Amino acid sequence: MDKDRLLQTQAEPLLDHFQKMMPLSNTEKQLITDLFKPRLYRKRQYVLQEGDTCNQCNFVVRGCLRMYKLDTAGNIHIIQFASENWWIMDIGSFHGRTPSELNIDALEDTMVLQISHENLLSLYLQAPKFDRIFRVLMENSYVALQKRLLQNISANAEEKYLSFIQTYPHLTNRLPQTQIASFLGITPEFLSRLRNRQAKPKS
Amino acid sequence: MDKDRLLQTQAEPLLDHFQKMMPLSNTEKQLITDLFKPRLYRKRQYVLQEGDTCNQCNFVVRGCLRMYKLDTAGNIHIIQFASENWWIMDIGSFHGRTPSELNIDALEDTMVLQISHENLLSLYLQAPKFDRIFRVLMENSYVALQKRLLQNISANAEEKYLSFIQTYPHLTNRLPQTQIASFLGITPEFLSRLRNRQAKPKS
DNA sequence: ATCTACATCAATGTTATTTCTTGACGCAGT
DNA sequence: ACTGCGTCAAGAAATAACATTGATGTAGAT
Repeated sequence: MDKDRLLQTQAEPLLDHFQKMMPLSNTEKQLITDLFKPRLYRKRQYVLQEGDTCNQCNFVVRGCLRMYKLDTAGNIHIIQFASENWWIMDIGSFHGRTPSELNIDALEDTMVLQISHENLLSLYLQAPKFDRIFRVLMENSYVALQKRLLQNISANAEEKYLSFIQTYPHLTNRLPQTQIASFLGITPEFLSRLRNRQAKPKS
Repeated sequence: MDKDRLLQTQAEPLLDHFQKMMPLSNTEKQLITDLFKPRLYRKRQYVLQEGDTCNQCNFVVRGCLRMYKLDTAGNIHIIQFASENWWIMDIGSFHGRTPSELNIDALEDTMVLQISHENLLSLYLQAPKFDRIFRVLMENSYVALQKRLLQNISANAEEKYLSFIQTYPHLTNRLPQTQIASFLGITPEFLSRLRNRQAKPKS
């Protein structure tokens, strides 16, 4: 009884998240509570490592994760951040059941709710409503990704940065600039200079 | 050819370790080189997390790991440190194939050679000599553990600390005192006072 | 009742690590 | 030659981790 309440409480942010999209029955809530497991990752800890198959779909409750690709020279290129109420996983690896080329790790101590591939399939079977919910989530992600791509191929560093602080105001002062630079695809030094330029509107 | 040499080099400390106990044939060396994989853990990174089943048997090449238990109040109790040439794993979880109640994480950037449960079984089949080697290792560990238990139930804080610096002189100045205190089961503050007392032999 | 062996909490000092900024310089494209 | 970026190295600044100390408390031994 108490234990159920505790789990329910842990899953709360996720239930809220879903219910902003669509009302849930008690059975559905219970399913979510049962199938998503809370897990804590500490700063720098890997959630997914290149070469492993992504087997968990992660919803961030608090903290912040990043997903990145290591190039052959060892440089990291950040694909996505995920802070509160974001989803993160390697979708290709997760659904294709193939080894991932990406890494996910924690920029802060982070608590996620995660569901395994197996349990997600089981969720779809037991509650087809989630087919729809996850379809909508996918659409949103797709749009965000397309926007990011567009930015990336068309904008210069300053524009990218301005767009970043508009899109992710809550991350701008929360993350080290190194990370933001890596997300934007510029050097931290150059980002530092960009910001200075802004501070002093050209004299 | 080059690649083989490189792997051989990486496995070197482990081969040495075994050969101090018993000579190895080339076939056996090759087996070890093949079945033990090098892996780097960064400071604070988990090697094993409570709830997961321990699937790797780890030999520390350089760096330092710790194994600990979290109590219900969230205090950590360090069971074991493992620096160069030590083994670390949750033996119960590893052999029983059950979820672990323990955590293992890195106190320093640490390089290990690890063999999976599956590959260890395969090693025993292919080279029964390792049955004996690991039996001896187990015996040594058992003795060390028993000694630690004895210390723990019979000695006071000062005695425990003195015994620690005698048994692990190389760790005494290498690890933060917080960690040593947690290993000894006393508070860092009290350890600090103990050390001060020693410095000034009572006036 | 008091002494010893420890604990807890809070404040402060010390050291190490991480992050940011700046300067000097290079290079490719307008 | 100028603009938009990059690289490398050095230092400054911010933050986090660790150690020490004082005040105060408690349980058990004497």
